[in-house]
Amino acid sequence: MSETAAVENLDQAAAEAELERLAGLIRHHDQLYHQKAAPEISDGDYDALVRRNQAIEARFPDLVRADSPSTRVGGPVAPGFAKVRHAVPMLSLGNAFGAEDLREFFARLERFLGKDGAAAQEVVAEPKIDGLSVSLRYEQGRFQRGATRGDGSEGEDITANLLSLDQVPAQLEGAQELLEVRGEVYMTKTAFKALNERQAEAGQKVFANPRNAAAGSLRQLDPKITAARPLRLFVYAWGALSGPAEEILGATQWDALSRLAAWGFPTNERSRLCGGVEEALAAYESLAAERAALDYDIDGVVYKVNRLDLQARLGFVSRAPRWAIAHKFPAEQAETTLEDIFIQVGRTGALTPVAALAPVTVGGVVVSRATLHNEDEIIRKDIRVGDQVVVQRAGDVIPQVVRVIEAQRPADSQPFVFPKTCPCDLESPVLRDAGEAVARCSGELACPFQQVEKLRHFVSRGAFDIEGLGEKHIKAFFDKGLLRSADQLFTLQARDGQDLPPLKEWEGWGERSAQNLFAAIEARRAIALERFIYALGIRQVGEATAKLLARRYGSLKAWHAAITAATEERTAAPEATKPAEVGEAFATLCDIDQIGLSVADELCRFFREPHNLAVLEALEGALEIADAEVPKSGSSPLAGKTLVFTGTLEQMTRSEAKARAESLGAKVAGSVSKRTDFVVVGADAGSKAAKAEALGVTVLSEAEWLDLASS
DNA sequence: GAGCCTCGAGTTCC
DNA sequence: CTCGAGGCTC
Repeated sequence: MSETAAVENLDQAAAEAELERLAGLIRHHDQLYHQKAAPEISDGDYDALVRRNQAIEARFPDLVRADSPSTRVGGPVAPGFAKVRHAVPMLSLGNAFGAEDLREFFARLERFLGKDGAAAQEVVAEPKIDGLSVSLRYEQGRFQRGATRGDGSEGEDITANLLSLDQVPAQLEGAQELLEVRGEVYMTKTAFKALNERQAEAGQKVFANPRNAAAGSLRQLDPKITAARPLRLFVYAWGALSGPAEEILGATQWDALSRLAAWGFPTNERSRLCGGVEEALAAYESLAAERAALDYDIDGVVYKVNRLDLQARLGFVSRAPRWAIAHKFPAEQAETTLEDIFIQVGRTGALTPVAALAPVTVGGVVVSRATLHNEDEIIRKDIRVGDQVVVQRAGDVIPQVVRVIEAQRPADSQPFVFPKTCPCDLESPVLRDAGEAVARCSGELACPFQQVEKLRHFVSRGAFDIEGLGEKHIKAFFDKGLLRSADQLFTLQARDGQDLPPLKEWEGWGERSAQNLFAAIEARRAIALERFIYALGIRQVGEATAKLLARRYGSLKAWHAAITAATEERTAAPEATKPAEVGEAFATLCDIDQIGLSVADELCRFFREPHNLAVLEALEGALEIADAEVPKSGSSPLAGKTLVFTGTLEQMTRSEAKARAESLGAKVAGSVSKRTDFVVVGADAGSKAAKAEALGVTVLSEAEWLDLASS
């Protein structure tokens, strides 16, 4: 592998090897530079290695290594913890807020699995510990690394701190090659009270609740402080394993828990095996009754389908498993005064009313604001300034106004009048489309609030992910005229000190923070196409749609050309209501699964605006936008094909079959047309099978389909 | 045409 | 996390 091999020519395997090589090289040079102050190569050569690494990672986001140098760039100087990419993402859970939701969950298992649905009714009920999720990685039975959950795919390396918990075994008895266990770190209520007393005596800050105390303790940069804090652990799940879960952990969740306990991990003794929804509800009631007496906080119960093979079949919906759900205890509520209602402007111009509340403690946190969503919500709940209101934290996180206590309403109170103009200086009129819930500022690109929000979106985590550039700084740069559009971000350093004093001389900035910011921006000149599209902030185009477009078109050039063509057609036919009436390019765009008329129109609207095109062009010139990995065709004979299922399938249900087909890169359609590649015919097939024959579409039996799917 | 499901866009506090 | 809207399925 040579230094010069073009990134575009790398295949998956070569890229993986190259990333490994670069990680080693960069680590080697980092050590020489930082620890021995004796670099072997020039800064320029070093930067070239780092940029090559970034370019490959941008092109193959799935291959980014846990120890990727890009997560450590500026490593030793950067404050805080190193980033760790989880080999298997740490997922979130769907929520059930009552018995009804829970019954629906059990019914869904039944629906999804068909004849095996009954077997899935056996679940493990585990107390949901209110702490911090962590992942512990063991190699050959030795504890190697511990990480926080972070955003689910990337957390922080807290190995040293976790080592200080005596409940974290350093060495396991049964030495698996690779075992990643997941659990919750928490602090007992007793220990929390004692800690707060000590803190108060020492004149240090006291914590609001055990969860915050645990979080604060775990995130100490000095592991000695963590060691002095009485943290505890419960283990309940796993991530990456060196072999099939069934072999390593057993056939069921229940077996897995006891296997984990046998290896020396603390598991919760209140977990119960339940034979169905009624037993699950009973487990919930009994935990709710026990809750106050427990020495640790729990915020609900988690139910998991017991059989691991069924878990695997159920799979995931976006980021939550279909085989588990959290049943939350009712949220704690509090009363307070609603002192004011103010209006916030989002990046799309949406005006959101926000309540300013007299600060009140809810669920251990002081709350002073809560979103009111929109005008209708205020009318529906008849919320007025000056009211006493009941607030709670939805899912124990986001504060919300539940209702008004009308008996305590001041005699002179007036209904809230939604503003007719944007709160920005331009006072643009507020528009609200018929049938729409949101009111929008009509100022569009001129509204300064929208511009700042667009920039914030551009640097946000899912987009360019530029660290150290928060709202405050963006607003300051914007107000001084330094940063008015996204492309100007990449000329910030070159323009530094030209018209204004250099950044390092600004208040709150220094040599290092300015350098760090410029480095963070430079590091993102190489970017994946999907992030780039998402960053543009086109309405209706979020992360999922951006990814879809990137994978569909592959390159920036192809995407740009396709949307340009569609835009021209749309501009010529603004009145058309059917994609086909607009033109071929536009119709092709609408043909993409998940893209309808409305999303296509937003893409065109963006491409019609000269200002957007100018920014787009400037960005394209300043950046290296990596081609997207087009779904590996050839790996499955079903990749890129369109399938239709008809009749009753014996081995799996319709939705299961659909999920399976899609995971192999196929598209599942509802009706047979000449563009259908295969029709899978189950028992009692009706007209679709006949139509397939008539059109000459290949017909597959269920067995043939399973064969194809597993090859 | 109705009902599901997914996605986008909004927000809070640490 | 929640809501509303868009898109797909039946």
